[in-house]
Amino acid sequence: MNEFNEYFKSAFTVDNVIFGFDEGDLKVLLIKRGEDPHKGKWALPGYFVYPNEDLDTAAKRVLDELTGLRNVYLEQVRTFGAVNRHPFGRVITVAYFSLIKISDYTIQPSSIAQKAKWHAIAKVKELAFDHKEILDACFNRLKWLVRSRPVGFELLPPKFTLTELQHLYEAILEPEAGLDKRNFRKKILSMNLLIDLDETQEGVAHRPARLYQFDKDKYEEFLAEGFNFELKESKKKEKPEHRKKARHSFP
Amino acid sequence: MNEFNEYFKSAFTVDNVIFGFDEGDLKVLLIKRGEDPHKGKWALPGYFVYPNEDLDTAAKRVLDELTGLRNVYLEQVRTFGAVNRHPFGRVITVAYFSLIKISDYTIQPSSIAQKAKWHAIAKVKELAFDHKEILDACFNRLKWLVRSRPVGFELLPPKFTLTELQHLYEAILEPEAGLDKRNFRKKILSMNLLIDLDETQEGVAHRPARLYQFDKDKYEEFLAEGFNFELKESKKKEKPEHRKKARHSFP
DNA sequence: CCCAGTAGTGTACATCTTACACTAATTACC
DNA sequence: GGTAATTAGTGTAAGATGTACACTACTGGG
Repeated sequence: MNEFNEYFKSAFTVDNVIFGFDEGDLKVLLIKRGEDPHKGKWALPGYFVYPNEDLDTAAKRVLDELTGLRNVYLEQVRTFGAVNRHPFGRVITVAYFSLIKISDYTIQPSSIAQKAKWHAIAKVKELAFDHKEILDACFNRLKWLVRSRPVGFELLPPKFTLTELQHLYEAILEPEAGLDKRNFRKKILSMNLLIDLDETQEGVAHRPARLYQFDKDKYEEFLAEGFNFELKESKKKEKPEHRKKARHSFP
Repeated sequence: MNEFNEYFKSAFTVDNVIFGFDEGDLKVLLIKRGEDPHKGKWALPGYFVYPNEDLDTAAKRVLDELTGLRNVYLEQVRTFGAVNRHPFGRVITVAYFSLIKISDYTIQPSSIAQKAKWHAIAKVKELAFDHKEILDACFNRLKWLVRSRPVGFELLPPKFTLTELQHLYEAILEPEAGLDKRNFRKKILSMNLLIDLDETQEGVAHRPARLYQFDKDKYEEFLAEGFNFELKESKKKEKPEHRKKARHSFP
């Protein structure tokens, strides 16, 4: 076994990309690093995995330790292992991501993190290590996820309006033209996933909107069956020539 | 930096899941391990990552060294890091997968691998380490991939018949009832991805089928645009009650 | 020449997608 | 109290796509 010893000299970490939705913006939770390397820079909440803990366990623990978030469902996205991504040596990191309702959680940064704060996705330009690349990869995963699962469940407060839900989809999918209001509502309502609460907004300076909540049971039924939750832009881009005849999905 | 030394004691490997299609069967390339642990067992071709090489590079190198396959496009799938998955210590493995035309490559097992052989997916029951779990994860990825990309490209010989292509799809998607021949052809042909070679099979004891090849340029155009290549079974299963009204895809 | 075996083809109906514009309810302000 | 501002809410028609379904066309072998 001696011949293998040279291989047992690397370290690995987990990095968590936590998405939230608030005030019409899609946000990501970042910490300000309190130790080197990259002390003082914004980074994803991530840290070393203990030798005796599984990856998923480590991701949860690290998230809790750095931000105080607990009981968050984390999903593995991809592993980043460029040779020089960490100045201390060979460090591979496994990226996890999650969606949460910002209002459900309170953030308590630890000593390693000077602060933890939600940042609007669009404004995040530079992060420590290769964390911007990791964030981008997770954002792409989210875009994919939103088409195959009713993500609103995880991101919106218990009661919400259809317009809020639509804004969420627009924030994630970033369609140039936004989504068509009537088509969006038709589609969402036809899925029978929403419960009409027969209540309306209060304190808004315009016609108040009806409030809805997700039907958790239906949601789980649908998840079990697996389904397709595609959303398309309200205004079609010009189709490239060859598309006019070509079809893009299979019977 | 001393405080971190305890973390730099793990190792990581890559494991490759290479799918091929041959004689109507979907196959996976396995090696018979020539060294401990699990000497003599079938396993995925995988090995340690060098300290100074990137993950993708390592996956390619390891595949080459163990099986003689080169110039294979490998895609990262997921990382497996259960604490006790390797008897020598903490070893995390990054799983890669690929699709190749079996006939395009010759296999040359190295000393580490006693042999390398294609195995029909359905018959693979037990593998070294947690490799069965890794294989299953990659197979799921393949099922997903087949719906979003014309994978026939990667798996079939340059000239093929529509029936062969259909069998490939059926092998991957494993629909209970097979796919409807007319609908399959209609769909495939309407994508303008195939070039009709105006040739037919020879030496078959029945009406010979036309031969086609993939149109590489069109394929790349389509890839760049991103498209949806869904296939459905020819016979619908009974719909669960709530589906009768609910729709499963979004406008 | 006929049998066995696979290749190849079209249509009608149902469902889903898309584009599109006006009325309704509320508050703020004058 | 009227009106302006602002967002909520609603339906329909045309086109594209998906699905079910059964027969004829070639070829080699006997």
